[in-house]
Amino acid sequence: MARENKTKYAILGVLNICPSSGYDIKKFCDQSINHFWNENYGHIYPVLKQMEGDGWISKIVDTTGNRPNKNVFSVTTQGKKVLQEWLKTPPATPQARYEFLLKVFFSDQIPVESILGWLRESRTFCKGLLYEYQGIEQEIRGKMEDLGPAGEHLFFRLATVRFGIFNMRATIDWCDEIINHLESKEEKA
Amino acid sequence: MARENKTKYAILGVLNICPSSGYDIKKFCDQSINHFWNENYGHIYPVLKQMEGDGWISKIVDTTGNRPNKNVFSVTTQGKKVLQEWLKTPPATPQARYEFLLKVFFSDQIPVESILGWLRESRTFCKGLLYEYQGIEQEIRGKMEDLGPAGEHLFFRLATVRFGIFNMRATIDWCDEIINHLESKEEKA
DNA sequence: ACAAGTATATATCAGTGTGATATATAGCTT
DNA sequence: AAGCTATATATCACACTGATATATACTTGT
Repeated sequence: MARENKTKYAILGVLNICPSSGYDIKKFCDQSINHFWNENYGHIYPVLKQMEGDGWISKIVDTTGNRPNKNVFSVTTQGKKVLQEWLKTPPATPQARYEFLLKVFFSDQIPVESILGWLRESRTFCKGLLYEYQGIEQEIRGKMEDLGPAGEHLFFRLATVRFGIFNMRATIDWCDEIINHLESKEEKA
Repeated sequence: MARENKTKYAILGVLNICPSSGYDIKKFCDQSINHFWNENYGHIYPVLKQMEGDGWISKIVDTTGNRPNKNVFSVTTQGKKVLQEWLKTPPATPQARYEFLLKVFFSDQIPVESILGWLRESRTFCKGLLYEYQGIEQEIRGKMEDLGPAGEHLFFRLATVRFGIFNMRATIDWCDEIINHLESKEEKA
């Protein structure tokens, strides 16, 4: 029933790097894996409770500091096993939901300028993301060179960024093809 | 609150091509836009009810035939306006959730063979999809040639298929890069 | 000094989307 | 007659989203 809860694994992965609170987890997601994964409080807190009940993670309440109490969670031995098992399993093919392709599909029902407008916008947006990813790539490559063999684990981070780059290039190329075609159609009219 | 209901627009788009029942809509989605959009009964039926209440679509009960009664829905004038408006609006950038990139990101914690296994599987899977899309592309291009100017509206269908092709090529190239790197690493070890 | 803004920290809720299951009829095959 | 597939609608538990509520503490400008 319903799809499998993937938030659990995302959280296990984050906690396995560093024991954290719900707030820390959210921050990590926003800063480090935001380009391909997203979590929100509305899911993080209930899932933390659930996983604690299942014995996958354990809580230590941090009362040091003057800030509000902090629930710091760590992965248990059992949780580590679950994470390893998930990592080894081939990923499920996700349910596709590309809103922009839905609009393209039905766009024979509106004037060409309408779709051309937002296609150009999308292309610019993708260009921006591409530059951003290329910046992150250079950053990681720099760190890897500095660290030598000790920095080899960074390859997997690099791999996720490389995907973003391949993906954005493809999308930009596609935009160019479609925009060019629609523009030549407009000229004729 | 929550994200916007996009099922409404998908259904409006389908009904605007041809008045249909919930069952027909599901069939259309599975057959024609499955590669970039997915709908299920659990959402189609309640949304149909809601849109009927809002005056976007109207129902005619089809009692002809021996089959169970069929509720056939058509888009009203108001519904057409809503659809046009949506089509003209730039699409929202979706929340990314790539499970496979999550696995890649955390894969420094497992043996290289584990990830190599499913990466090779994924590459094969993408190759299969690429061939499928290329088949559909040839089919559409054929129809467009046969129909001449009357087949121009098919360009938008072609565009969605072209996106699939660009996307799959990029993913395959990315797989090659990552697989090659990990294999050369394995040899050294 | 104090108001305003930002960061830390947790919790909850309405709503969207998923996948399975329930129900019932009709036609086709063997 | 039994078993399978297609037609047709409905419902439910659960996953995920985005906004909002609550409360404390640090920072920054005037």
